[in-house]
This record gives sequence, structure tokens and C-alpha cells, in this order.
Amino acid sequence: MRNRDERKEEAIINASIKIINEIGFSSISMSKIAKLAEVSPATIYIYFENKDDLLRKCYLMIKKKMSASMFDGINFKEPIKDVMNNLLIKFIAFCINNKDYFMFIEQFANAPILNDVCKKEGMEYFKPMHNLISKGKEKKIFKQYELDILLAFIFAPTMHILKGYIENNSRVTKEVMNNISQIIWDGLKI
Amino acid sequence: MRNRDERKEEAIINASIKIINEIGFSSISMSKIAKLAEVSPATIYIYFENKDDLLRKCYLMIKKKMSASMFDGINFKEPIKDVMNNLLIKFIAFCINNKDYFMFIEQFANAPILNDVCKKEGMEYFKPMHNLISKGKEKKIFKQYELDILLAFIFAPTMHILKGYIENNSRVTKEVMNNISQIIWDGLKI
Amino acid sequence: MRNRDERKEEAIINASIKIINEIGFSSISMSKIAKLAEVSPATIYIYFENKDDLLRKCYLMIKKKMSASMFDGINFKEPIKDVMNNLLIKFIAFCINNKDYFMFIEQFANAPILNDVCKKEGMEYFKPMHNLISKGKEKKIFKQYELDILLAFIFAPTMHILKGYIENNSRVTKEVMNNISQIIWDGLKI
Amino acid sequence: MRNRDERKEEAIINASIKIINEIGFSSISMSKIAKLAEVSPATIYIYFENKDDLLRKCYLMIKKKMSASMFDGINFKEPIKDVMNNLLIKFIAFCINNKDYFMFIEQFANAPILNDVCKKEGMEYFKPMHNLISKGKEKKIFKQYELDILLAFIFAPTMHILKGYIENNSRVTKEVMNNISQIIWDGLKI
DNA sequence: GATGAATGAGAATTCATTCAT
DNA sequence: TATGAATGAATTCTCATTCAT
Repeated sequence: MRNRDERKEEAIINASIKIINEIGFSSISMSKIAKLAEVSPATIYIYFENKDDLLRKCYLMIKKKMSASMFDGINFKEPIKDVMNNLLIKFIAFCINNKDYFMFIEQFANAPILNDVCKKEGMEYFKPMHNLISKGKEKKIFKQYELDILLAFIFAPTMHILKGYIENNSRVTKEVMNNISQIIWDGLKI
Repeated sequence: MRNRDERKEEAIINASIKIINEIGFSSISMSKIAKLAEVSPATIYIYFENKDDLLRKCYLMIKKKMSASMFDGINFKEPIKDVMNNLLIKFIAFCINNKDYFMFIEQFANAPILNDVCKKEGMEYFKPMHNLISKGKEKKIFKQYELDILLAFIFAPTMHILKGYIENNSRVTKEVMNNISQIIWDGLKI
Repeated sequence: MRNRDERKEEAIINASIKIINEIGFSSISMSKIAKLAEVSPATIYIYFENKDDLLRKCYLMIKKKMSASMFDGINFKEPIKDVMNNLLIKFIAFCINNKDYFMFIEQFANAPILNDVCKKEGMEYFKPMHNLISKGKEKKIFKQYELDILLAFIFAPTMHILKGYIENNSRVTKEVMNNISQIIWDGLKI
Repeated sequence: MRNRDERKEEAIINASIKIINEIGFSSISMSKIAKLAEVSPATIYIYFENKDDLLRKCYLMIKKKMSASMFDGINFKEPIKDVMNNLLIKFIAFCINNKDYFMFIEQFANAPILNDVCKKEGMEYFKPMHNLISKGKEKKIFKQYELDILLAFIFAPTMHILKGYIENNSRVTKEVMNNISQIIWDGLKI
């Protein structure tokens, strides 16, 4: 008996991500993915329930890697401002170094196939970030606003700016990162 | 005669927007739009070159209305902080009162059919806003960062937050608006 | 504007019937039907909702023609025995002369896509036959059993026998018809 | 060892019959059967040549059980009329008590995969019945018509009627059975 | 013998667009 | 201008069967 091949599952996921960035979210098809992953279309259905399931798993896989990379090596004992700054740099670095992943997330952020279950699961990975903001609120460092509002001012503009840079093939300089970091801090702090 | 044509064109545009919000961006089809607009699929091709053209015109029509509504009645002679605040409130009001338009824009923000020409044209409508930020920079009120970066901290988080509220059917209170406005101001100002 | 072509609708129906008899009920496909009818598969969906709808309409079309042919020229004023005999001969003649239709009906008699609505509609066409049997019961000519039971002894064995003859390419002689007729009459009569 | 094999073969056959009655003849698939039988699809191909072979063996197995049950305990020395009556009651009882089997046979009666070889083999099991009819003909009790014609008037209407009762979840009363028996007898006898 | 993975072929259906009127 | 019919190409997904273990 042949065993399920985890490399094949990842090959399919990566093919999906690649092709979506190449030809766009609304033109992808299972057969195109299959061709790029060098498997039969039918094989995809062994590893994934259907197209939506596949895309959701792509999304979650990226979110997982993104968060893992973001929190890797972070010392949460340092002063909040430093932690925030380090996290932002790590986050930006991941996006820059994994443009395919980043662009995929951007394209899917508003797609309806990302149901609530899936979004919630994706958020779970960033819990340490949420906790950090909450701690900042408790310590009266950050404004006493809803968590969602504060978070929106961290990720939404950063990703929007990154997208512009990536699309223009511009380099995200240290200076740009610092500017972003500064605006976020000034905006959130009391 | 002229009149009737334009009304039909707008009927098609509005039907498109409505149906995209109903059944989702990736399930729309020309015949579904035609059915909702109560015209023949062939008729759509009299007014629009093809599907992409139709969708781009939907986008631009919304952007135009959005900006017109945002700038309507604004007195740019008032202090920058007041102008900014008024603009934000107007913007949010438009989004809340035209959920279909807002959700459409959200769904299309990252779609690849929105080519650069189209995006640029959409941006033109918001020139007064750009000018305002530039003036604030000149007056050393706002940080001396790139315009795109400053703009990103106005619209991206606001729309992200609005989307959350709209999806949850929550009311966007005066307080929420003030909080958003406050963070933006604190983030941008020197 | 092109108008709906009734000849095309019938061409599709006849192609369906033909192909089902050629390759069997469980191997048919919309594209095979389309090929035989010399239209695009998509065209079939202009005339029929879906595959089931198409097949049901084939069934009903045959039942209609079958009954029309069966009752055509029958004088219900004649003695019941003669009427019965004439009807049977007409019925058998239709089956023999329209083997495709007959074999289609045989194949579909037990198919689950023939829902109750459809079966009932198909039965309506044979109402005059049902009335005749009822009249025979009233006149105490036929046994006082349920109508369905009496009917079953007319059609079920006749069709079963016909099927055998058609499959073997045997001729259904006058004698065979008389034999069938005789058994039916002896079975039903008091 | 031998035992275990045969039990698996029968498990597969029974799963097939069950699933065909559940989801219909034209929706069955080898993998669905495999799932219900709790074996791998590949395993089925150890016991059966292919899908058609499997279905044919289902058919024959049922026919075998049906005939065995029908003839069990019948005393062919009794008067023909009594034997006929007893056989009919046994036959109906089997169908009622094994609805799955009965409905399967009904669905397959006209399927083209039932080739002549298979049909003939199925008929063999009912040889005692054929002999009985022949004997009745010799004794000038039954009409001197072809055997196939006489047989058609026994099984075809009976099964048709049974099907109606089973589909409607109606009880087949003693009276109904007697009525059927009476019509058959009156039809066949000289 | 038994199995889950693998697959090419093919299923039903829909699509964006054009045709003929 | 306006239209419903028409369609080749494409869609997602399933199938019977075989492979590799």
C-alpha cells in the first residue's frame, strides 16, 4: 500500500499559492494547480476535500508560518516599545522574503470562502500579539480602545504599504520600516 | 434617448454590484448580472466592452460617488484637524449608508483586474485629500514621511474596522469614530 | 434575435432516446447526446433544465404518443371485449413500430428519476383505458378487484413478452397477439 | 480461511445491494460500495472481475435465494392449483421479507449489463416452476401457448403489483394475494 | 490477500462572448 | 438598440480501475 505523501500535500499547496499569484484568484482552476503540482486533478481530492478546502488550507498554512516567523526569537520581557518594533520588523521581513505568501494572503483577506471558522483559526496564531496589546492597555501605555481597533492600526496599513512596495518592486528600506513603526506607536500610545 | 441609455448603463452597474455582494465575487457571471438587471446578456456588451470593463466601471463609479460624498460641503479653510475629522466622518457615513458599494470596493481592492490605469483613475478622485495631507506636511503638522505611507494610515485601518462592524451588523458609534480619528491624528502628527 | 427552434428540441429528445437504446441508460452522457443531436452540450441546457428534466421529457413525450396512438380510432361504444382487443392490438403495434420508444420506456420504468409527479402525468394519458376497466367492473364483467391489480395484468405481461420478442428480433404474429388477449380476458373476467 | 473469504464476498454483495437501493442504480460507485462494505476498493477487485461482474453476481445471488425460498417445502405431488398457489404465496413472502433484494431485481430487470448468459443462468433456478407449467400444459389444464407467454402472466404482473405496494408502504393482505392468484389461474387455465 | 494512493478519462454544468434577427 | 439563442472551452469533481506496498 502506498502511504500518503506529505511532500505531495505541500507541493499542491505551494502550487496553488504560486499559481494564484501568477494568474489571479479568479482564474485559478483545479486542473491548472494539478498541472503545476505535477499530479492528476483527481489526486488533489485525496488530500483536500474540495477547492475551498484546499484554498483555506493554503491560507492557514501561511498564517501559521507567518506567525511562527514573527514570534521566533522575540523576547517578550523587553520593554513593550522594543518588542513592538521587533515584531513589526520580523513581520515585514517575512512578507518581503515570502512575497508569494504575502500576496496570497492579501488576495484572500476579503474572499468569502474564508469563513469565520477559518478566520478565527488564523487569528489564533497571533494570540501573543493580541496579548501584548492587551498588556500595553493594562499598563496604560496604549489607548483604552477596543483591541480590534488597535490591531487594525498595526496590520492594515503596514500590509497596504508593503503591497505597494512589492508591486512596484521597490526596496523597503530600514527608514520606511522605522517610519511605519513610529506612526503605529504614536497612534496607539496614550 | 440619451437619458434612457445612461439609466440602463447605471442599472447594469448597480445590478452587478448587488449581485457580487450577494453571491460573491468569484461566482458572478454575465448572465446572472443580466438576469438581475433585466436585460439580455447581449445588451451588456453594448454598454461595456467585456466583463472586466464592466467591473472596472463599477469600481470607478463607486470611487467617484464615494469621493464626491466625502468632499461635499467640506470647508478646507477650517483648521486641518477639523477638516480631517469631518472628512473621516463623511467617509464613514458614506460607507455605512452604502454598504453594497463599500463591500464591493473591499472585495475588489486586491483583484488583479484592477490594473494600474484604473487604480490611478480611482485615486484621482481623492486628490483633495492628498493635497490636504501635503499641506499638513508643509506646515510641519504631519510627519515628513511619504504621502503613500501617511494615506495608508488613514484609509486602510478605517476600512478594515468598518468591514468588521458591517459584517457583524454592529453600529458604528460616534465614540468609535472619534477613537479612529484620534489614533489617525496622533499617528500622523509630528 | 433567434427564436427557439422546436425542431431542435425534438432533435435532442430523439437523440437521447436513440443513444439510450444504443449504449444503455447508465452510460449516456449529455455530451454524447449533444454529439448525436449535432448541437453543443450547452445548447441542451437552453431547452432543458438538466439531465433529469431532459429524460423525464423524453419519457412523457413517448407516453403521450403511445397513448394517442393507442386510442386513435377506437370506438368505445363497441362491446368491451372488442374494445379491449382493439386497444391491445393498437398498443402492441405502436411498440413494434417504435422499438426505440418502447425500449426506452422499459429501461425507465423503474428508474428513480421518474418521480411520482412524472409517473402520474404519464398515467393521465391512459385515463380512457382506466375508465374502460372501471366500466367493465361496474357492469360486472370484470372481477371486483382494485383497478391497479387489473391494470397490472394487462400491461406488465404484455410488455414483458414484447420485450422478449423485440430482443430476439422475432415477429409478433397475429396468433401471439390473440393468445395474449385471450389470457388477459380470461384473467380479468368474472 | 475459506470461510472468511466467502463471508467477505457476501459482505460486498450485500453492501452493493443495500447501497443501490439507497442511492439508486445510476449513482452507485465502487468506492461507495467499498466504503459501506468496509473494505478497500482494491479488495473488491480480488473477489470480482469488475463492476459489471459484481452486479451480475448480486443479481444471481438474489435469484438463487429467491428460488430456493420459493421452492422450499413445496410438495409437487399436490394438485397443480394448490402447488401454484403455494408457490405464489412463497414468492410474495420472499419479496416482502427481502425488500432490498426485490427492489434490486426490479431495478436490474431491464439493465443491459444483464447479458443473456446471466439471464439464462437466473432462469435456471426457476426450472421447477417451468416444469410445473409444462406439466399443466401436458395435462391440458393450462392453455397450449408458449411457455414464455404463460410465465409472463405469472411473474410480471405480480412483481409490478408488489412494487406498488412496497413503494407505498402498504401491506399485502391475504386477500390481495388471493386475487392475484385467482387472476393468474383464470388466465392460464383452459 | 489486502490496502489506500493514484490517475486518465469523463461526468454535468456554466461561462463569456457572439450570432442572427 | 436590443435580444434570446447558440456555443467551444472551461469549470469542479467523480469514476472504475490499477499501482505499490
